[in-house]
Amino acid sequence: MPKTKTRIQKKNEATILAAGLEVFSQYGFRGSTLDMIAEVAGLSKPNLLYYFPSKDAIYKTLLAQLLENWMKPVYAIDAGGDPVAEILKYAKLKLRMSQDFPRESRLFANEIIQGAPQIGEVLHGELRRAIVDLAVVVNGWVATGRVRPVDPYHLVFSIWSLTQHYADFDVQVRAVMGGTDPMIGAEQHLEDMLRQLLTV
Amino acid sequence: MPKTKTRIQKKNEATILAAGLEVFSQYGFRGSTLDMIAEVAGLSKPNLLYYFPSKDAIYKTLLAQLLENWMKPVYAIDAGGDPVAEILKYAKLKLRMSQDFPRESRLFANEIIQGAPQIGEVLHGELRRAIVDLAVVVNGWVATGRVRPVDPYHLVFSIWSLTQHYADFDVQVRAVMGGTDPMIGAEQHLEDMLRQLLTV
DNA sequence: CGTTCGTTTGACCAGTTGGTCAAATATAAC
DNA sequence: GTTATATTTGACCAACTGGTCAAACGAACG
Repeated sequence: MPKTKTRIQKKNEATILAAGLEVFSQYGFRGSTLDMIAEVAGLSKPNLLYYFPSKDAIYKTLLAQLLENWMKPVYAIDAGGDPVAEILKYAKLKLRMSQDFPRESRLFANEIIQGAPQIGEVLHGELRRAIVDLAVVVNGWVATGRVRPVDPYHLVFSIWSLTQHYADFDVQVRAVMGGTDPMIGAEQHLEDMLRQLLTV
Repeated sequence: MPKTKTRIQKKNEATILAAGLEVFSQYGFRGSTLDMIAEVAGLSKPNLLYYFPSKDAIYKTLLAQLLENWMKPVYAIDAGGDPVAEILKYAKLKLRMSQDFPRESRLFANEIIQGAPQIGEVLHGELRRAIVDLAVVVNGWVATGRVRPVDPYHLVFSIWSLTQHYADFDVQVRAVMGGTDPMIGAEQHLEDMLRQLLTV
């Protein structure tokens, strides 16, 4: 029988994960400390370690949650749908995720920049398989002339890089744009770019 | 009169900066230690601090060097040249910089993700001015019908994000592409994307 | 009210961290 | 070769780090 969690447990674990996300996403794993996370969470350090066995465990829990949500949109692409519409749907979803969960995006960025010590296997495994499958679909669209000839891998990188850029480089984007809200024009530009790239 | 540096000074300072770049670019400022840098440099920790007054000084020196090289290509854009050719020239230069100096790109990424504590002012100052000027040029091209209507800021973000993606997310890119060298198709895709986006 | 069990914390520990310093060792100058 | 100067390092320090633990606290339940 699975241990039933008390409401205090549920609340505090959530608080700790939120604090961990805040700190890890800014400073990476090595640059973050339990004291910082405890401070943000409003709990004492030993109390943190009452709910999670180690700093590592907090980090790994966050990454696992992240990857789950990260993968879902890829699988939602419908090979039978309209090519441009499907790609646009995926790209816009990704953009919205960057808007709504910038900390998760930065956590991921930190992990990758460090060489993906924790999620390297997922990248080579599940993620790679998903994108290889997607590439087959896109190549099919290309072969039947439904989209312009385009490299599926670099198409995906274009979408990933631009959408994540708004989250990861938020400070730079806002500095360059001054007072203008970046997200207002972002979706329009993304759609325009992909339509031009894909429409025959 | 400026103190003349001995050859040992020049050599060791260069060695330390190279080691610092290696370490800082992977772990960020907080996640890096003088011991790690000393190890990579093949020098003792006190010896590091003989050439640089502090960890902070090494980091700041690296960022200053980086920003100098980072800004140059922007100024090289010729408002009088052919619009598409000028943008392509800039984008390809950026791509080549990501290929040749991935550590510099990751160092920059780490600094921005952390909220740009060191270079925030440069972003709001010199960088912003340069991109505002560029935006005027691009808007001119749009107004005279020489390129498709495009938001200059988001155009720049597209170029920055994609080119830096190949450096910063190198591990992910290679994992997804398997054995294929990412850089082979990257330039072709970048050119194709920008031509489609800009050509009237 | 008292027992039980989940929760919280102060004190503590060993290893790491950025940085100092005096002494030892190279190198260069005369 | 001797002196002056530049370089290198072992030993050290205070603050920080991840983690432990026994004791204290709190709420629920009979």
